Amino acid sequence: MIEQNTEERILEAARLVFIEKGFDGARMQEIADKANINKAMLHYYYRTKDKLFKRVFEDAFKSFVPRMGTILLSDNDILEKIRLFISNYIDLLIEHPFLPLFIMKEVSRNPKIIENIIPFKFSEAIEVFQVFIDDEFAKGKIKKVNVIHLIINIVSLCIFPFVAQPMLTTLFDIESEEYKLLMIDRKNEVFNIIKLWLRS
Amino acid sequence: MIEQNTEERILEAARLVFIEKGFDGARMQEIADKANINKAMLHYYYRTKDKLFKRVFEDAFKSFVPRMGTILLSDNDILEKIRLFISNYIDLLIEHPFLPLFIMKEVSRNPKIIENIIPFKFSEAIEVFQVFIDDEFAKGKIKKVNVIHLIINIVSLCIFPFVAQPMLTTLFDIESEEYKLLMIDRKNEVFNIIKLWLRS
DNA sequence: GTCTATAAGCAGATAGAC
DNA sequence: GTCTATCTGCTTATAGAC
Repeated sequence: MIEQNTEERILEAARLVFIEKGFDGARMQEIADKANINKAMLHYYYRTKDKLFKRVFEDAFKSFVPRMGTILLSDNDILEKIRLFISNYIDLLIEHPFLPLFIMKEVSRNPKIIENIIPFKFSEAIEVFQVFIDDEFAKGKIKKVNVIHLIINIVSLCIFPFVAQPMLTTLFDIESEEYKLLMIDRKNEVFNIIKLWLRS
Repeated sequence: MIEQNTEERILEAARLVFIEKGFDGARMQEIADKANINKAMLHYYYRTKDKLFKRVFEDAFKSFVPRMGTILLSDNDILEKIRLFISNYIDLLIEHPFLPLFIMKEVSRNPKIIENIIPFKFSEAIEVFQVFIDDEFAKGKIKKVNVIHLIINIVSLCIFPFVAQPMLTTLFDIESEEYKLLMIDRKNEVFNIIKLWLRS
């Protein structure tokens, strides 16, 4: 482990504990232990459990809802954009497999938590994307689709296997390493499914 | 509300509170209030929070992991089986939209919780299903697919929109009634996507 | 900045009267 | 079976010495 100052150590420990246990299940004592300090120090640096949690959640959320902009603005056609998105996103999730369930849990517990985090007007970005989709339809590259269904389909296929990982590995009786290989497979699988649908 | 005896009222109240808040977030006091009794009665009927929770979870899990058997044993061909599964499953989820996230949360908190609930050897059922899939492939009805990918794809498309509902309604800025209509749409959408993939 | 000790409040569980 | 009162332990948070 690289040397870190106390504040960074606390944040790193808080990330681990909050993402694994959620706000309700997390204990300040456990965070303190992981950071090799005592509880008093947590409050010295972050005042309350709630403030420390908000900091962790915001960082997590910003890394989780990816910059659609990057994809929208690239020069590729629609299918190549989608292919890149899926591949990058699944790579991100393989690195942080418990992030999605954490976000889902906490937004469900308190939907208002994301109100002031979203970096731009998301629904406007959606409309821009819909125009682009319609444009590609006009060029005959894909069939006519509703952008909301398109997004839901892509993220469902990418994210759900990670949200359900603890359940699916038990039901299918496979190890976590083998499951990871399945996820790598899915980069092609998912793109193929979306491509076939868009071209039908 | 129909008249119920105390034990049933407690169980009903516990379902509401546990499914909304999860084990860590649930309070015995809130369950008691919802059941119109005091905390002492909860312990009289169910001894501990843990036992009451286990009862709620088991019921929920059994209603959530649907009887694959029903589909396997029906006389329909593969695509009709899948169509029925998707349609019935999304109907179930529209009725109980918060069930999936509850299950995912709790299995993640304690994976062992499902060990003694699964009603049959799930992995054996998977193998039977794989044989059936291979059979349909041999008849030229569908392309060759891995049964695990097939199942993951179907359940991802069905379940994820409900797990992510609190987040997606905020991001897309749509009401819960409108979202419900989207979910009804999906019964055809999802089947269509799977069908196109299997026939490619 | 870092520590020990402790306050204050809450949640699960039980005792015991009726 | 049902209630009130209470115990016990845990959790967040703070006071105050160094």
